[in-house]
Amino acid sequence: MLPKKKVSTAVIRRLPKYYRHLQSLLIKDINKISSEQLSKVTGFTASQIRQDLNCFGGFGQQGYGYNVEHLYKEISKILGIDKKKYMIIVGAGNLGQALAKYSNFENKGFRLVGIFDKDKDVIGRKVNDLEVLDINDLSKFLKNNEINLAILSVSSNSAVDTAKFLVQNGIKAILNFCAIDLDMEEDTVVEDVHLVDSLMTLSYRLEKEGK
Amino acid sequence: MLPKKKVSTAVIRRLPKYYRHLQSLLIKDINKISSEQLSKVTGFTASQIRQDLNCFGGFGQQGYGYNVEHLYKEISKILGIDKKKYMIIVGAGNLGQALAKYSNFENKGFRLVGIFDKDKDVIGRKVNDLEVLDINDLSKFLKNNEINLAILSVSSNSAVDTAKFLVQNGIKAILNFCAIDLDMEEDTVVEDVHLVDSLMTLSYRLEKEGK
DNA sequence: TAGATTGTTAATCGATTAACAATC
DNA sequence: TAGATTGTTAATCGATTAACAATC
Repeated sequence: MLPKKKVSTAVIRRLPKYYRHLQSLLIKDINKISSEQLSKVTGFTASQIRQDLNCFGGFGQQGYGYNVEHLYKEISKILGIDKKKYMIIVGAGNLGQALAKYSNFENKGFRLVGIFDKDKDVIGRKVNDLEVLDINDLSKFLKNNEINLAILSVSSNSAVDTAKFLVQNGIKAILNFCAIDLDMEEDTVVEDVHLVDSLMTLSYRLEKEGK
Repeated sequence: MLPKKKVSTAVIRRLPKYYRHLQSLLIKDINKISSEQLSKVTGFTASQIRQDLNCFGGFGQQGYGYNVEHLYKEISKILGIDKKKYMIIVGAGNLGQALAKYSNFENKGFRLVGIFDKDKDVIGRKVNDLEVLDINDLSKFLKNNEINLAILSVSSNSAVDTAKFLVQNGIKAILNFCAIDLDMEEDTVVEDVHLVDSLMTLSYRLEKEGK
């Protein structure tokens, strides 16, 4: 199960896509798939798919292919989403509130259990069953609850300080929506969602590749 | 200016980060920077930075470094954000509305000029100065206005059809927030923001790298 | 068994890093 | 001029693709 040598980020980023397609196969009651067929739907080469999966173990059967349900479950284990993950949102502005209402998280094993802000006008407001809490109570909250992930959606200028504060209070994983780089300590993992960066990349590709 | 050979995606995705740091240098009135110094703040190696920039031309000066303002402007040209980009949001649910209110886009050269939905309850609602328009009027709107980019934030099950519709009506670049893969025609560029995928990657890294 | 398809090794390709000559 | 730092070529590293033996 545990990979012998460090698996590259490139591989990891493909896993959710496999997972997504396997899920839709499951729904369609398809219980067998070959790397060749998976290649067709994902756009990755069959060879790459087999290489990727074999970083974690032999999930297939020669001459047959992969059992969809088995592979699906194995990937969910690899991604660590077989156990529910508890998360909080820090920063209940427009984006934070929208993310709180975003139902896609919940049924993928990510359970939102808290949302925090420092703005007195926002604190106390109900967002999708959750009351926005005072960020001053966050420290206590984190002591009393086992939280795995934090979504950071505060303003850019308070992002670095807030991130530090989260880490000091035991948070080890941050999904960062702020347009700033958080260079954190070794044992903290950060995944960036830089919306403006994505738009810029898109803009480049529009001019160069498109047309 | 135009690169001789195709520049890799890896390079392109680093450009917004350079751009961001150069902007903050400009604000601090720093007008000179070496690849070595840029390496310190971005985390990329100095060698890589020089390689990246030289895909597009020699923007530096031997023995001196790079002029911050010049490099900043050149990168904005490369990214195509020296000219304002006009964009629309399709799908005015929670996420779509939050993105419409997200001010960071505007001052980076991305101007939101329309937001559309099919839901009668949402149509007509004001979101940040813009009235949510009926998606049935989108075709006409795109004929009368020069739109560069579309942000797709509809529900996953209508994503593919809506994307096709956008392309048929002349849209060439889509920022896709739907948890689905849009495999589009050659001349359309799509940038995916798969929030759940990011959470899954984070979950993996939390268990394997973190701690 | 014959056919299919994995798991895995080897070959290729591309991206990153190192080195240094060019030159400001 | 001497020192600094780019632009660029060469070396290395890592990731992808191809090939095929293993085996179901």
